[in-house]
Amino acid sequence: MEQLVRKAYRHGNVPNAMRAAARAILDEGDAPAVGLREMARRTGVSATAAYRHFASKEELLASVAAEGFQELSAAMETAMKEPDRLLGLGLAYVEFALQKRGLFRLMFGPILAERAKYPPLKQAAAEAFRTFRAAQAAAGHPDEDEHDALAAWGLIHGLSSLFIDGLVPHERIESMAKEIIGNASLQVS
Amino acid sequence: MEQLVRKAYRHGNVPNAMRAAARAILDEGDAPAVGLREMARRTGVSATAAYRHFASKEELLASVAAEGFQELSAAMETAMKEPDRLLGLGLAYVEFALQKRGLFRLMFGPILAERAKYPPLKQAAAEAFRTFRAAQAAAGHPDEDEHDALAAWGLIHGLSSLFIDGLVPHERIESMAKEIIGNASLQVS
DNA sequence: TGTACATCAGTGAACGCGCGTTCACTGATGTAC
DNA sequence: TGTACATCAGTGAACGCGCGTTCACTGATGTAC
Repeated sequence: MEQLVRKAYRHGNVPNAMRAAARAILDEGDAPAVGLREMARRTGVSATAAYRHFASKEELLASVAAEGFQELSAAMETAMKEPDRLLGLGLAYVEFALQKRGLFRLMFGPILAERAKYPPLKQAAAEAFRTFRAAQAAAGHPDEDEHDALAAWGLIHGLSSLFIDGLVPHERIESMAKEIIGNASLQVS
Repeated sequence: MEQLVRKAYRHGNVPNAMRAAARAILDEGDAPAVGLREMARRTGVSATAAYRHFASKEELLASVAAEGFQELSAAMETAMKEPDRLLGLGLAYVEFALQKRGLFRLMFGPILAERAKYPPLKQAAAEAFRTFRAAQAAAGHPDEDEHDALAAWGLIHGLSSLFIDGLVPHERIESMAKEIIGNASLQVS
């Protein structure tokens, strides 16, 4: 009994718990400041506990971003099972951004100064891009060139950015995304 | 003579000087932190001088963002004089983002928590969007609907974001932008 | 033209804050015998 | 099975820092007479 009530000396899963805290902070409000001490506070652990698992705050955030790219890859792969594959891909991307916007900003924005410094992050990002290209190819555009791929990515990424930054009123987002991506996927290829 | 050498008691243009400093800091490195004290330091003025001209740091930054939207409007209007107007518009937008990326991030990103709180900023942003729509209309798409407009904006904005966030290698940016926007402007309309 | 005075731009000290990181430590766990 | 010990996850105090904002102030400028 007592053991259950008494706080465990070993937390047991500090890395994951802190990553989760980081994501919560990132999603919250619009303040882009994600502090190590704040993560620790939410995790219920001392401010310095993270240093047993990460070399620095930046390395921790890099691992969060890597996690994000893996989840984006997974979401895109799932979307490939939709009947209209390119539409599914686009909507999955937009949905990911809307539902995990703090994470999305960390992955793509300037919070992390040098993505290239962290190999796991670099790999996860590269894998996500590969998935994106593969999804496009499987959707019936096997010979399309780099320009078309970048155009599609730009459109989807741009819509996502405008949405999460509040530049399009909230009620209209879903129907607009569907219609735009549905039409665009026919035309941009 | 002495008057010229001696530091002027009145700076004379603190608001503009601090706005300029803010922009310099925003463009620098990738750190999204733009501090009031740092601006003051660069302006050569005490940390509290800004409070004679702005109610808060946020209000100062809002005025910088408003300035940004005015400049974006001007750039788009100039671009309308190009032969291929939609291509000109898109390239002007991308160029603006690349050359003033800190400013671009301030205008569109989460640094400024509530854009709506500052009427001058709100107005400048609305004016920029009006210019964008007018430019599209003048380029020969007078009856296009909202969806098409948002698609074009999304594409241009997305490419800009991917470029300034370093997701496309630097050498390829210019030629890619030209080709993509050139082709897309024919198809997305 | 000269003087008195209100205005207001700029100052420097001080406030309380949260930050990232270091350090020497404590104490639970797992392993070797 | 029991004991000795190495390992290593977590702690709390402390570091130096930059931040936004307030306050009472100083002193140059512009205006009224």
